[in-house]
Amino acid sequence: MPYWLMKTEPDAFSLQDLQRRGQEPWDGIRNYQARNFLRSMQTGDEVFIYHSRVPVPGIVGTAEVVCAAYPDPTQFDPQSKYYDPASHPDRPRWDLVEVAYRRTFAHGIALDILRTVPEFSASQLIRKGNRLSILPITSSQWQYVLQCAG
DNA sequence: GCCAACGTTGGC
DNA sequence: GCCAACGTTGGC
Repeated sequence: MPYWLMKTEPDAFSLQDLQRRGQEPWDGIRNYQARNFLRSMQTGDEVFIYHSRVPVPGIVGTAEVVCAAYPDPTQFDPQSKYYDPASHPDRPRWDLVEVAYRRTFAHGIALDILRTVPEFSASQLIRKGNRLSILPITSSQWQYVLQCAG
């Protein structure tokens, strides 16, 4: 599966922040389904960046996986808000991937729009109560959004 | 800021 | 193994 969507709250870390940094370890994922998706990501996979908890949630741009999954160091750091005392270094529970900034869409694609698009009708993204922060994207979904984004 | 929906935890 | 309680996510 070469396409993914990753959510972020721009108040905490935005696509613009990623653009400034160039590349970033996507840490803090603490959900097993999302972690399993992380583990199946490969270098070169393409990623939609989605802004949540904003007035108009939606897809705002793209990134690329530049480093495959490895153990998220924040799980072992007692100072981190992502610290997981139940995880042990010999058997890490949580992973991260590193992503690099690729582009910012001239026109973001709002969740409201995605709800009306047949390509997304089966996507977990538009399901009520969906809390999955990383999810797979089909090639037709990827192409649809790129076309809309201009 | 509210709260529905969901995942996780822990008592039993 | 059930399920109530709790914490978190994320649209609104």
